[in-house]
Amino acid sequence: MGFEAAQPKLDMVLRRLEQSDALEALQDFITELRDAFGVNHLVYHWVNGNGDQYGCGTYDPAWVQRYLDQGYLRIDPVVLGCFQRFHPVDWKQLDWSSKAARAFQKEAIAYGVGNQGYSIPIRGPNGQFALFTVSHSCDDEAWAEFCVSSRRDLILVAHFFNQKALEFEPGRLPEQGHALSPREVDAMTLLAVGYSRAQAAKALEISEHTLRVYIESARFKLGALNTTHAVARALSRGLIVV
Amino acid sequence: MGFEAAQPKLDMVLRRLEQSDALEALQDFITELRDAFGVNHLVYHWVNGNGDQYGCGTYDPAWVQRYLDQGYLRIDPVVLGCFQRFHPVDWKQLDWSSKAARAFQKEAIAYGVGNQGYSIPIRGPNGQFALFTVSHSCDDEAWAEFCVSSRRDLILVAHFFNQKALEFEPGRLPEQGHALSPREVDAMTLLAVGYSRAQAAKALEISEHTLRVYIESARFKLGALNTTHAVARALSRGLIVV
DNA sequence: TTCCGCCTCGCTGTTTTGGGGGAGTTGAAA
DNA sequence: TTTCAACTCCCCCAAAACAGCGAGGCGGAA
Repeated sequence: MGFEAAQPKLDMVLRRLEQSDALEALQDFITELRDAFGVNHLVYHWVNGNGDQYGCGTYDPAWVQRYLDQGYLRIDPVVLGCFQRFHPVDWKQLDWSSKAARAFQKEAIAYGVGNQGYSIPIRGPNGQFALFTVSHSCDDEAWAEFCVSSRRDLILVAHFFNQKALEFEPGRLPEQGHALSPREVDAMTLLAVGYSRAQAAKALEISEHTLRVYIESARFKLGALNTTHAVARALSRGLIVV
Repeated sequence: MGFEAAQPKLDMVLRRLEQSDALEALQDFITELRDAFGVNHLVYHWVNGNGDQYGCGTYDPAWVQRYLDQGYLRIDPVVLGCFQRFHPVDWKQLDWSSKAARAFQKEAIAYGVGNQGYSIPIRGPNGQFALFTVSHSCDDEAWAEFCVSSRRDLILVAHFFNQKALEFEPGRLPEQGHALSPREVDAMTLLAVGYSRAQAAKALEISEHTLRVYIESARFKLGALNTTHAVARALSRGLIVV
Protein backbone atom coordinates (compact mmCIF):
# COMPACT_ATOMS: atom_id res chain seq x y z
CA MET A 1 0.00 0.00 0.00
CA GLY A 2 1.01 3.63 -0.32
CA PHE A 3 2.60 5.86 -2.86
CA GLU A 4 5.95 5.18 -4.44
CA ALA A 5 9.03 6.05 -2.43
CA ALA A 6 10.11 9.67 -2.39
CA GLN A 7 12.64 10.81 -4.95
CA PRO A 8 16.08 9.33 -4.31
CA LYS A 9 18.18 12.39 -3.60
CA LEU A 10 15.92 14.08 -1.06
CA ASP A 11 15.20 10.70 0.39
CA MET A 12 18.86 10.03 0.95
CA VAL A 13 19.53 13.35 2.59
CA LEU A 14 16.52 13.03 4.88
CA ARG A 15 17.56 9.55 5.87
CA ARG A 16 21.04 10.74 6.81
CA LEU A 17 19.52 13.66 8.65
CA GLU A 18 17.37 11.32 10.69
CA GLN A 19 20.32 9.17 11.60
CA SER A 20 22.62 11.98 12.64
CA ASP A 21 23.28 12.09 16.35
CA ALA A 22 25.00 15.38 17.01
CA LEU A 23 23.79 18.93 17.05
CA GLU A 24 26.94 20.02 15.23
CA ALA A 25 26.05 17.84 12.28
CA LEU A 26 23.04 20.01 11.56
CA GLN A 27 25.30 22.82 10.46
CA ASP A 28 26.88 20.54 7.89
CA PHE A 29 23.52 19.31 6.74
CA ILE A 30 22.18 22.75 6.24
CA THR A 31 25.18 23.66 4.10
CA GLU A 32 24.74 20.51 2.07
CA LEU A 33 21.05 21.16 1.64
CA ARG A 34 21.72 24.72 0.56
CA ASP A 35 23.96 23.41 -2.20
CA ALA A 36 21.40 20.77 -3.14
CA PHE A 37 18.72 23.40 -3.51
CA GLY A 38 21.15 25.67 -5.29
CA VAL A 39 20.38 28.79 -3.28
CA ASN A 40 22.47 31.32 -1.40
CA HIS A 41 21.24 30.67 2.10
CA LEU A 42 19.34 28.19 4.19
CA VAL A 43 18.56 29.01 7.79
CA TYR A 44 16.80 27.32 10.66
CA HIS A 45 15.78 29.61 13.47
CA TRP A 46 14.10 28.47 16.63
CA VAL A 47 12.39 30.53 19.31
CA ASN A 48 10.48 29.68 22.45
CA GLY A 49 8.31 31.58 24.84
CA ASN A 50 11.19 32.44 27.13
CA GLY A 51 13.00 34.29 24.38
CA ASP A 52 15.59 31.55 23.98
CA GLN A 53 16.82 31.30 20.45
CA TYR A 54 18.73 28.73 18.52
CA GLY A 55 19.74 29.12 14.95
CA CYS A 56 21.86 27.42 12.42
CA GLY A 57 22.35 28.29 8.84
CA THR A 58 24.56 29.82 6.24
CA TYR A 59 24.16 33.49 6.98
CA ASP A 60 27.24 35.57 7.65
CA PRO A 61 28.00 35.18 11.39
CA ALA A 62 28.42 38.93 11.58
CA TRP A 63 24.81 39.31 10.49
CA VAL A 64 23.63 36.76 13.01
CA GLN A 65 25.47 38.59 15.76
CA ARG A 66 24.10 41.90 14.61
CA TYR A 67 20.60 40.42 14.54
CA LEU A 68 20.89 39.16 18.11
CA ASP A 69 22.57 42.27 19.46
CA GLN A 70 19.96 44.56 18.00
CA GLY A 71 17.05 42.39 19.02
CA TYR A 72 15.89 42.31 15.41
CA LEU A 73 13.69 39.36 16.33
CA ARG A 74 11.09 41.88 17.42
CA ILE A 75 11.03 43.88 14.23
CA ASP A 76 11.92 41.30 11.61
CA PRO A 77 8.93 41.25 9.25
CA VAL A 78 9.70 37.65 8.36
CA VAL A 79 9.35 36.51 11.96
CA LEU A 80 6.38 38.75 12.68
CA GLY A 81 4.64 37.77 9.46
CA CYS A 82 5.21 34.06 9.76
CA PHE A 83 4.11 34.12 13.35
CA GLN A 84 0.63 35.01 12.18
CA ARG A 85 0.43 32.60 9.31
CA PHE A 86 0.04 28.95 8.82
CA HIS A 87 1.53 28.31 5.45
CA PRO A 88 4.93 29.00 4.02
CA VAL A 89 5.33 32.51 2.79
CA ASP A 90 7.26 34.33 0.14
CA TRP A 91 8.96 37.36 1.64
CA LYS A 92 7.31 39.52 -0.97
CA GLN A 93 3.94 38.79 0.59
CA LEU A 94 5.04 40.24 3.90
CA ASP A 95 4.51 43.74 5.18
CA TRP A 96 7.63 45.80 4.51
CA SER A 97 5.82 49.10 4.74
CA SER A 98 7.26 50.36 8.00
CA LYS A 99 10.43 52.39 7.99
CA ALA A 100 12.09 50.04 10.43
CA ALA A 101 11.28 47.06 8.22
CA ARG A 102 12.81 48.66 5.14
CA ALA A 103 15.93 49.68 7.03
CA PHE A 104 16.18 46.15 8.37
CA GLN A 105 15.85 44.68 4.90
CA LYS A 106 18.45 47.02 3.47
CA GLU A 107 20.89 46.09 6.21
CA ALA A 108 20.20 42.39 5.77
CA ILE A 109 20.96 42.59 2.07
CA ALA A 110 24.16 44.49 2.83
CA TYR A 111 25.18 41.54 5.00
CA GLY A 112 24.63 39.14 2.13
CA VAL A 113 21.08 37.96 2.75
CA GLY A 114 19.31 37.46 -0.54
CA ASN A 115 16.71 39.84 -1.90
CA GLN A 116 14.34 36.90 -2.22
CA GLY A 117 13.21 34.63 0.52
CA TYR A 118 10.76 31.87 1.38
CA SER A 119 10.06 30.98 5.00
CA ILE A 120 8.22 28.06 6.50
CA PRO A 121 6.73 28.50 9.97
CA ILE A 122 6.81 25.43 12.16
CA ARG A 123 4.99 25.11 15.43
CA GLY A 124 5.20 22.69 18.29
CA PRO A 125 3.50 22.29 21.64
CA ASN A 126 3.94 24.91 24.35
CA GLY A 127 4.28 27.73 21.90
CA GLN A 128 7.42 26.47 20.27
CA PHE A 129 7.99 28.26 17.06
CA ALA A 130 10.64 27.84 14.43
CA LEU A 131 11.35 29.22 11.01
CA PHE A 132 12.97 27.42 8.14
CA THR A 133 14.07 29.94 5.60
CA VAL A 134 15.62 29.78 2.18
CA SER A 135 17.01 32.95 0.69
CA HIS A 136 18.49 33.80 -2.66
CA SER A 137 19.38 36.66 -4.94
CA CYS A 138 17.52 36.59 -8.23
CA ASP A 139 14.61 38.20 -10.04
CA ASP A 140 11.01 37.71 -9.05
CA GLU A 141 10.14 35.34 -11.84
CA ALA A 142 12.92 32.86 -11.21
CA TRP A 143 12.16 32.96 -7.53
CA ALA A 144 8.47 32.29 -7.99
CA GLU A 145 9.32 29.31 -10.12
CA PHE A 146 11.73 27.98 -7.51
CA CYS A 147 9.17 28.38 -4.74
CA VAL A 148 6.51 26.46 -6.59
CA SER A 149 8.78 23.63 -7.63
CA SER A 150 10.56 23.24 -4.29
CA ARG A 151 7.78 23.93 -1.85
CA ARG A 152 7.03 20.34 -1.00
CA ASP A 153 10.64 19.42 -0.56
CA LEU A 154 11.17 22.43 1.65
CA ILE A 155 8.20 21.55 3.81
CA LEU A 156 9.53 18.06 4.36
CA VAL A 157 13.04 19.23 5.04
CA ALA A 158 11.78 21.87 7.45
CA HIS A 159 9.74 19.29 9.27
CA PHE A 160 12.52 16.77 9.71
CA PHE A 161 15.08 19.41 10.48
CA ASN A 162 12.93 20.82 13.25
CA GLN A 163 12.29 17.36 14.60
CA LYS A 164 16.01 16.71 14.74
CA ALA A 165 16.79 20.05 16.31
CA LEU A 166 14.22 19.41 19.03
CA GLU A 167 15.75 16.01 19.67
CA PHE A 168 19.04 17.66 20.55
CA GLU A 169 17.44 20.22 22.78
CA PRO A 170 16.02 18.25 25.65
CA GLY A 171 16.01 21.28 27.92
CA ARG A 172 13.62 22.96 25.56
CA LEU A 173 10.50 21.20 26.73
CA PRO A 174 10.96 21.28 30.48
CA GLU A 175 8.08 22.85 32.28
CA GLN A 176 5.16 21.17 30.59
CA GLY A 177 5.14 18.96 33.68
CA HIS A 178 2.53 21.05 35.41
CA ALA A 179 -0.10 22.07 32.94
CA LEU A 180 -2.96 24.24 34.09
CA SER A 181 -6.05 22.78 35.68
CA PRO A 182 -9.38 23.33 33.92
CA ARG A 183 -10.37 26.12 36.26
CA GLU A 184 -7.03 27.78 35.87
CA VAL A 185 -7.46 27.66 32.12
CA ASP A 186 -10.91 29.22 32.52
CA ALA A 187 -9.48 31.98 34.64
CA MET A 188 -6.57 32.73 32.31
CA THR A 189 -8.85 32.68 29.30
CA LEU A 190 -11.34 35.13 30.73
CA LEU A 191 -8.60 37.48 31.86
CA ALA A 192 -7.07 37.28 28.41
CA VAL A 193 -10.29 38.50 26.84
CA GLY A 194 -10.47 41.51 29.09
CA TYR A 195 -12.57 40.41 32.06
CA SER A 196 -11.71 41.91 35.41
CA ARG A 197 -11.38 39.52 38.31
CA ALA A 198 -14.87 40.39 39.49
CA GLN A 199 -16.37 39.84 36.05
CA ALA A 200 -14.52 36.60 35.54
CA ALA A 201 -15.64 35.32 38.93
CA LYS A 202 -19.22 36.16 38.07
CA ALA A 203 -18.93 34.49 34.68
CA LEU A 204 -17.57 31.33 36.27
CA GLU A 205 -20.13 31.55 39.06
CA ILE A 206 -17.55 31.37 41.81
CA SER A 207 -16.45 33.84 44.42
CA GLU A 208 -13.85 36.36 43.46
CA HIS A 209 -11.57 34.95 46.07
CA THR A 210 -11.72 31.50 44.55
CA LEU A 211 -10.90 32.96 41.21
CA ARG A 212 -7.94 34.65 42.81
CA VAL A 213 -6.68 31.34 44.04
CA TYR A 214 -6.73 30.01 40.48
CA ILE A 215 -4.92 33.01 39.16
CA GLU A 216 -2.24 32.73 41.80
CA SER A 217 -1.94 29.03 41.25
CA ALA A 218 -1.61 29.52 37.52
CA ARG A 219 0.89 32.30 38.06
CA PHE A 220 2.96 29.98 40.20
CA LYS A 221 2.82 27.13 37.71
CA LEU A 222 3.77 29.42 34.88
CA GLY A 223 6.54 31.05 36.83
CA ALA A 224 4.93 34.40 36.18
CA LEU A 225 5.48 37.60 38.12
CA ASN A 226 1.96 38.96 37.75
CA THR A 227 -1.34 38.28 36.06
CA THR A 228 -0.44 39.92 32.78
CA HIS A 229 2.74 37.89 32.64
CA ALA A 230 0.86 34.70 33.41
CA VAL A 231 -1.67 35.32 30.66
CA ALA A 232 1.12 36.14 28.22
CA ARG A 233 2.92 32.91 29.06
CA ALA A 234 -0.22 30.84 28.89
CA LEU A 235 -0.85 32.29 25.44
CA SER A 236 2.72 31.81 24.27
CA ARG A 237 2.70 28.21 25.38
CA GLY A 238 -0.59 27.53 23.73
CA LEU A 239 -2.24 26.64 27.04
CA ILE A 240 -5.09 29.00 26.32
CA VAL A 241 -6.50 30.36 23.10
CA VAL A 242 -8.18 33.69 22.57
CA MET B 1 17.94 23.95 -9.01
CA GLY B 2 16.20 21.70 -6.55
CA PHE B 3 15.34 18.07 -6.23
CA GLU B 4 13.43 16.12 -8.80
CA ALA B 5 9.67 16.48 -8.87
CA ALA B 6 7.64 14.53 -6.34
CA GLN B 7 6.37 11.14 -7.37
CA PRO B 8 3.59 11.38 -9.96
CA LYS B 9 0.63 9.94 -8.10
CA LEU B 10 0.93 11.93 -4.89
CA ASP B 11 1.85 14.94 -6.93
CA MET B 12 -1.32 14.67 -8.95
CA VAL B 13 -3.57 14.28 -5.94
CA LEU B 14 -1.96 17.22 -4.16
CA ARG B 15 -2.33 19.37 -7.23
CA ARG B 16 -6.01 18.58 -7.48
CA LEU B 17 -6.40 19.19 -3.79
CA GLU B 18 -4.87 22.63 -4.12
CA GLN B 19 -7.19 23.53 -6.96
CA SER B 20 -10.37 22.43 -5.30
CA ASP B 21 -12.67 25.26 -4.32
CA ALA B 22 -15.33 23.76 -2.11
CA LEU B 23 -15.31 22.46 1.41
CA GLU B 24 -17.45 19.52 0.35
CA ALA B 25 -14.78 18.34 -2.05
CA LEU B 26 -12.50 17.57 0.86
CA GLN B 27 -14.68 14.65 1.85
CA ASP B 28 -14.22 13.13 -1.58
CA PHE B 29 -10.50 13.73 -1.47
CA ILE B 30 -10.11 12.07 1.84
CA THR B 31 -11.90 8.99 0.61
CA GLU B 32 -9.74 8.91 -2.47
CA LEU B 33 -6.61 9.31 -0.42
CA ARG B 34 -7.66 6.55 1.91
CA ASP B 35 -7.95 4.20 -1.04
CA ALA B 36 -4.63 5.39 -2.40
CA PHE B 37 -2.93 4.65 0.88
CA GLY B 38 -4.80 1.39 1.14
CA VAL B 39 -5.93 1.83 4.73
CA ASN B 40 -9.26 1.59 6.52
CA HIS B 41 -9.65 5.17 7.62
CA LEU B 42 -8.31 8.64 7.02
CA VAL B 43 -9.54 11.50 9.17
CA TYR B 44 -8.90 15.19 9.40
CA HIS B 45 -10.00 16.82 12.62
CA TRP B 46 -9.72 20.50 13.35
CA VAL B 47 -10.14 22.23 16.69
CA ASN B 48 -9.80 25.79 17.88
CA GLY B 49 -9.79 27.36 21.27
CA ASN B 50 -13.50 28.11 21.25
CA GLY B 51 -14.21 24.42 21.10
CA ASP B 52 -15.32 24.68 17.50
CA GLN B 53 -14.59 21.49 15.67
CA TYR B 54 -14.57 20.53 12.07
CA GLY B 55 -13.87 17.08 10.89
CA CYS B 56 -14.00 15.09 7.77
CA GLY B 57 -13.02 11.54 7.22
CA THR B 58 -14.11 8.02 6.69
CA TYR B 59 -15.16 7.04 10.19
CA ASP B 60 -18.64 5.68 10.76
CA PRO B 61 -20.91 8.74 11.23
CA ALA B 62 -22.37 7.02 14.28
CA TRP B 63 -18.93 7.02 15.86
CA VAL B 64 -18.39 10.68 15.02
CA GLN B 65 -21.73 11.55 16.58
CA ARG B 66 -20.95 9.49 19.63
CA TYR B 67 -17.56 11.18 19.91
CA LEU B 68 -19.11 14.63 19.81
CA ASP B 69 -22.01 13.79 22.11
CA GLN B 70 -19.77 12.33 24.76
CA GLY B 71 -17.18 15.08 24.52
CA TYR B 72 -14.52 12.47 23.88
CA LEU B 73 -12.28 15.25 22.64
CA ARG B 74 -11.24 15.79 26.22
CA ILE B 75 -10.30 12.22 27.01
CA ASP B 76 -9.14 10.95 23.62
CA PRO B 77 -5.50 9.91 24.20
CA VAL B 78 -4.74 10.60 20.56
CA VAL B 79 -5.80 14.23 20.84
CA LEU B 80 -4.26 14.71 24.26
CA GLY B 81 -1.03 13.05 23.27
CA CYS B 82 -0.63 14.83 19.97
CA PHE B 83 -1.37 18.16 21.59
CA GLN B 84 1.82 17.77 23.62
CA ARG B 85 4.03 16.55 20.81
CA PHE B 86 5.61 17.90 17.77
CA HIS B 87 6.11 14.90 15.57
CA PRO B 88 3.69 12.42 14.13
CA VAL B 89 2.92 9.64 16.51
CA ASP B 90 2.01 5.99 16.33
CA TRP B 91 -0.96 5.33 18.58
CA LYS B 92 1.02 2.64 20.34
CA GLN B 93 3.35 5.29 21.72
CA LEU B 94 0.51 7.08 23.45
CA ASP B 95 -0.61 6.74 27.03
CA TRP B 96 -3.51 4.28 27.18
CA SER B 97 -3.00 3.52 30.84
CA SER B 98 -6.05 5.23 32.28
CA LYS B 99 -9.29 3.33 32.60
CA ALA B 100 -11.16 5.91 30.55
CA ALA B 101 -8.63 5.66 27.74
CA ARG B 102 -8.95 1.88 27.47
CA ALA B 103 -12.72 2.05 27.52
CA PHE B 104 -12.57 4.70 24.84
CA GLN B 105 -10.30 2.58 22.68
CA LYS B 106 -12.50 -0.46 23.06
CA GLU B 107 -15.55 1.50 22.04
CA ALA B 108 -13.74 3.05 19.07
CA ILE B 109 -12.74 -0.35 17.76
CA ALA B 110 -16.31 -1.55 18.18
CA TYR B 111 -17.35 1.31 15.91
CA GLY B 112 -14.90 0.21 13.24
CA VAL B 113 -11.87 2.33 14.03
CA GLY B 114 -8.70 0.37 13.36
CA ASN B 115 -6.57 -1.11 16.11
CA GLN B 116 -3.60 0.70 14.60
CA GLY B 117 -3.26 4.42 14.03
CA TYR B 118 -0.83 7.14 13.10
CA SER B 119 -1.65 10.78 13.77
CA ILE B 120 0.04 13.94 12.63
CA PRO B 121 -0.43 17.08 14.72
CA ILE B 122 -0.63 20.33 12.78
CA ARG B 123 -0.53 23.75 14.30
CA GLY B 124 -1.32 27.21 13.08
CA PRO B 125 -1.26 30.67 14.57
CA ASN B 126 -3.64 31.57 17.38
CA GLY B 127 -3.65 28.09 18.78
CA GLN B 128 -5.20 26.45 15.78
CA PHE B 129 -4.71 22.75 16.06
CA ALA B 130 -5.59 19.94 13.75
CA LEU B 131 -5.02 16.23 13.56
CA PHE B 132 -4.54 14.20 10.44
CA THR B 133 -5.01 10.57 11.28
CA VAL B 134 -4.69 7.33 9.40
CA SER B 135 -6.07 4.18 10.98
CA HIS B 136 -6.03 0.56 9.99
CA SER B 137 -6.52 -2.96 11.28
CA CYS B 138 -3.43 -5.11 11.02
CA ASP B 139 -0.60 -6.51 13.10
CA ASP B 140 2.14 -4.39 14.61
CA GLU B 141 4.82 -5.36 12.14
CA ALA B 142 2.86 -4.50 9.01
CA TRP B 143 1.78 -1.25 10.59
CA ALA B 144 5.29 -0.22 11.53
CA GLU B 145 6.39 -0.83 7.98
CA PHE B 146 3.54 1.24 6.61
CA CYS B 147 4.31 4.11 8.96
CA VAL B 148 7.94 4.26 7.97
CA SER B 149 7.29 4.07 4.27
CA SER B 150 4.38 6.49 4.18
CA ARG B 151 5.40 9.00 6.77
CA ARG B 152 6.65 11.64 4.38
CA ASP B 153 3.67 11.38 2.11
CA LEU B 154 1.36 11.64 5.07
CA ILE B 155 3.13 14.73 6.36
CA LEU B 156 2.76 16.44 3.02
CA VAL B 157 -0.84 15.43 2.61
CA ALA B 158 -1.63 16.57 6.14
CA HIS B 159 -0.01 19.90 5.48
CA PHE B 160 -1.82 20.64 2.26
CA PHE B 161 -5.08 19.30 3.55
CA ASN B 162 -4.94 21.57 6.55
CA GLN B 163 -4.03 24.51 4.39
CA LYS B 164 -7.06 23.86 2.24
CA ALA B 165 -9.36 23.40 5.19
CA LEU B 166 -8.22 26.71 6.68
CA GLU B 167 -8.91 28.40 3.37
CA PHE B 168 -12.54 27.47 3.69
CA GLU B 169 -12.70 28.49 7.31
CA PRO B 170 -14.53 31.82 7.50
CA GLY B 171 -13.63 32.72 11.06
CA ARG B 172 -10.08 33.79 10.34
CA LEU B 173 -10.06 37.49 9.61
CA PRO B 174 -6.73 39.32 9.68
CA GLU B 175 -8.30 42.65 10.81
CA GLN B 176 -4.97 44.36 11.28
CA GLY B 177 -6.07 47.97 11.66
CA HIS B 178 -3.35 50.23 13.01
CA ALA B 179 -0.14 48.73 14.21
CA LEU B 180 1.49 49.84 17.42
CA SER B 181 4.13 52.52 17.58
CA PRO B 182 7.66 51.43 18.55
CA ARG B 183 7.27 52.69 22.09
CA GLU B 184 3.93 50.99 22.41
CA VAL B 185 5.53 47.77 21.27
CA ASP B 186 8.24 48.26 23.88
CA ALA B 187 5.66 48.83 26.57
CA MET B 188 3.54 45.82 25.62
CA THR B 189 6.60 43.62 25.36
CA LEU B 190 7.93 44.52 28.78
CA LEU B 191 4.53 44.07 30.37
CA ALA B 192 4.23 40.70 28.67
CA VAL B 193 7.44 39.54 30.32
CA GLY B 194 6.25 40.48 33.76
CA TYR B 195 7.46 44.04 34.33
CA SER B 196 5.26 46.33 36.39
CA ARG B 197 4.62 49.80 35.06
CA ALA B 198 7.30 51.21 37.32
CA GLN B 199 9.86 48.62 36.25
CA ALA B 200 9.05 48.99 32.59
CA ALA B 201 9.33 52.77 32.82
CA LYS B 202 12.71 52.43 34.45
CA ALA B 203 13.84 49.93 31.82
CA LEU B 204 12.80 52.26 29.03
CA GLU B 205 14.25 55.23 30.88
CA ILE B 206 11.07 57.25 30.75
CA SER B 207 8.70 58.42 33.44
CA GLU B 208 6.05 56.07 34.62
CA HIS B 209 3.42 58.46 33.41
CA THR B 210 4.80 58.44 29.88
CA LEU B 211 4.74 54.70 29.91
CA ARG B 212 1.15 54.86 31.00
CA VAL B 213 0.32 56.98 28.00
CA TYR B 214 1.75 54.30 25.75
CA ILE B 215 -0.17 51.57 27.47
CA GLU B 216 -3.42 53.49 27.20
CA SER B 217 -2.72 54.32 23.60
CA ALA B 218 -1.98 50.70 22.80
CA ARG B 219 -5.07 49.63 24.70
CA PHE B 220 -7.13 51.99 22.60
CA LYS B 221 -5.62 50.84 19.32
CA LEU B 222 -6.13 47.22 20.26
CA GLY B 223 -9.66 47.78 21.47
CA ALA B 224 -8.67 46.29 24.79
CA LEU B 225 -10.47 46.70 28.08
CA ASN B 226 -7.39 46.61 30.30
CA THR B 227 -3.67 46.05 30.19
CA THR B 228 -3.84 42.28 30.38
CA HIS B 229 -6.31 42.24 27.53
CA ALA B 230 -4.11 44.53 25.47
CA VAL B 231 -1.05 42.35 25.98
CA ALA B 232 -3.05 39.26 25.13
CA ARG B 233 -4.32 40.84 21.93
CA ALA B 234 -0.88 42.11 20.95
CA LEU B 235 0.43 38.58 21.41
CA SER B 236 -2.42 36.93 19.56
CA ARG B 237 -2.02 39.27 16.64
CA GLY B 238 1.71 38.73 16.57
CA LEU B 239 2.39 42.42 17.17
CA ILE B 240 4.84 41.51 19.89
CA VAL B 241 6.97 38.43 20.33
CA VAL B 242 7.83 37.08 23.73
C1' DT C 1 -6.33 4.27 53.83
C1' DT C 2 -3.64 8.04 53.29
C1' DC C 3 -2.10 11.54 50.59
C1' DC C 4 -2.27 15.05 47.20
C1' DG C 5 -4.27 18.02 43.74
C1' DC C 6 -8.26 20.37 42.72
C1' DC C 7 -12.20 23.15 43.87
C1' DT C 8 -14.56 26.19 47.02
C1' DC C 9 -15.01 30.09 50.48
C1' DG C 10 -13.67 33.94 54.17
C1' DC C 11 -10.79 37.92 56.31
C1' DT C 12 -7.39 42.27 56.39
C1' DG C 13 -4.29 44.96 54.63
C1' DT C 14 -0.77 47.33 50.94
C1' DT C 15 0.51 48.23 46.24
C1' DT C 16 -0.55 48.95 41.52
C1' DT C 17 -3.60 50.48 37.83
C1' DG C 18 -7.01 53.15 35.66
C1' DG C 19 -9.25 57.51 34.48
C1' DG C 20 -9.39 62.41 34.60
C1' DG C 21 -7.25 66.70 34.09
C1' DG C 22 -3.17 69.18 31.92
C1' DA C 23 1.48 70.92 28.53
C1' DG C 24 5.53 70.88 25.73
C1' DT C 25 8.84 68.96 22.02
C1' DT C 26 9.99 66.83 17.64
C1' DG C 27 9.63 65.27 12.74
C1' DA C 28 7.17 63.87 8.90
C1' DA C 29 3.40 64.29 5.84
C1' DA C 30 -0.28 67.13 3.51
C1' DT D 1 2.69 76.08 6.39
C1' DT D 2 -0.11 73.70 8.98
C1' DT D 3 -1.36 69.62 10.82
C1' DC D 4 -0.82 65.44 13.05
C1' DA D 5 1.15 61.45 15.18
C1' DA D 6 4.54 60.23 18.25
C1' DC D 7 7.16 61.16 22.33
C1' DT D 8 8.00 63.27 26.79
C1' DC D 9 6.55 65.12 31.50
C1' DC D 10 3.35 66.62 35.79
C1' DC D 11 -0.79 66.44 39.20
C1' DC D 12 -4.78 63.73 41.99
C1' DC D 13 -7.94 59.96 43.47
C1' DA D 14 -10.86 55.90 43.20
C1' DA D 15 -10.89 51.27 41.80
C1' DA D 16 -8.71 47.14 41.15
C1' DA D 17 -5.20 43.85 41.84
C1' DC D 18 -1.80 41.76 44.96
C1' DA D 19 -0.27 39.49 49.29
C1' DG D 20 -0.79 37.01 53.32
C1' DC D 21 -3.38 34.46 56.82
C1' DG D 22 -6.94 31.00 57.29
C1' DA D 23 -10.76 26.95 56.29
C1' DG D 24 -13.18 22.50 54.37
C1' DG D 25 -14.93 18.79 50.80
C1' DC D 26 -14.10 15.63 47.03
C1' DG D 27 -11.92 12.27 44.01
C1' DG D 28 -8.16 9.78 42.19
C1' DA D 29 -3.45 7.65 42.89
C1' DA D 30 -0.03 5.32 45.81
